[in-house]
Amino acid sequence: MGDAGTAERIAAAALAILVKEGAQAVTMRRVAAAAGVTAMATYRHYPNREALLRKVADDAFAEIGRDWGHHAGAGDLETRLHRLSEDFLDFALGKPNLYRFLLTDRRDEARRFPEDFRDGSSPAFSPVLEAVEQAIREGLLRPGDPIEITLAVTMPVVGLVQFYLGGRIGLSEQDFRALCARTVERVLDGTRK
Amino acid sequence: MGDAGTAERIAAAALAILVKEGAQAVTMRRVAAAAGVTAMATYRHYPNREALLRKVADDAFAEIGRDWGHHAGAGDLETRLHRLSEDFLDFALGKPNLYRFLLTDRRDEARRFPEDFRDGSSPAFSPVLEAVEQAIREGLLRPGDPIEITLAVTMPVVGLVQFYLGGRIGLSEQDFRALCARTVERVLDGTRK
DNA sequence: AGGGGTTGTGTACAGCGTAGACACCGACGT
DNA sequence: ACGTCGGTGTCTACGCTGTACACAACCCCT
Repeated sequence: MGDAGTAERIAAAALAILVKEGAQAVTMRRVAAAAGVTAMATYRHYPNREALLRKVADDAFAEIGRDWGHHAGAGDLETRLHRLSEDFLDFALGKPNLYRFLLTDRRDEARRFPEDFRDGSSPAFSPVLEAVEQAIREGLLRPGDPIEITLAVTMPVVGLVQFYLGGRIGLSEQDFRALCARTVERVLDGTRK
Repeated sequence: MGDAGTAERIAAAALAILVKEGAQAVTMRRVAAAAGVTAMATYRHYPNREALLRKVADDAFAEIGRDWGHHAGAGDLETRLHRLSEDFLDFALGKPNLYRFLLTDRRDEARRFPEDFRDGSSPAFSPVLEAVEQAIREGLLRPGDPIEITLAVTMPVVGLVQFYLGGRIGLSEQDFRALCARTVERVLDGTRK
């Protein structure tokens, strides 16, 4: 079938622009030029811009799923949660445009909660869920819906990252990471007396 | 100065479109038409689209500051936090486009943390901060940095809202609000045994 | 009455997503 | 060998966008 390389070159070019400059910078003309074809050639491989971006998102998600959470199996609850939180922050702060694109832009297709969270198809959430389930079994955490407990542990970081990437938190990356860690700690311990 | 009405008509038209269809639908031509002028007339009042949107954001922020948090002074900690959380969700779920525009889109100008949070210029945050400070004084919450404690209480809701508005949580609004309430509860009580 | 700043219009340009017509090129049946 | 045919790419064009620029209408002050 000719090449099949072209479609992937286009997707790779789109990803590169997306990572560097954000989704709004991914124009069909720029992607095509970066891939070495004309704008309209792109439409032989993707019906429209949205489909191209969806392909990029799916690929990126798949790759993240391959990379993440595999080296976080050992250690106590605290260590594991910190490591997972660090992974998440590495990604969010290291590739903020990709993070926003994958995790915070509106995406109508995939309802992911609670079904997708339960079955492990969420690479960022599932390892935390596993750690939480294990901690509940071991009696380290109070009993309760593991998914909701995992939400309570993870959502603060999501919220903080959103504000940080939105330019609303004037801390160095290091200080921000420490703030995240303290916040997770607070959630685990509770704030009530 | 002629009118000064025109500039406000333009801003009002922009706000209306923004609330109904989101920031990307706010085009200079549409705004101008809705305000009853030509596109270029808009540029007599705002140097460019970004400035117009900033004006809309500032106005909306100011109005929120006037409306919020004033009726949440009474009751115990739990009641107050719930009321504030409800206010926040009313806004976020009632005007999702405006919420996204004001709170989650990148905005380079205003670093808001921690300075602006401290001095009360954040209408959503400050009432919670007050409630937390009072609760610490009364011994209801453990001592600690009130700002960080407030972050720990509020950020989970921010994270949840972000996922909800991003189409990643398949719950009815009612169920989602209940989930938020339970999550705040969990943060107050802690998840650790 | 006349000049000048303020506010509006009309036109134009580059860049966007993408529809549609056309060109190339290898595989195939005859 | 030749015609045809599907897949891939190009060229052109349309309607949209933000906005630069030239011009016109108006109000106010002298």
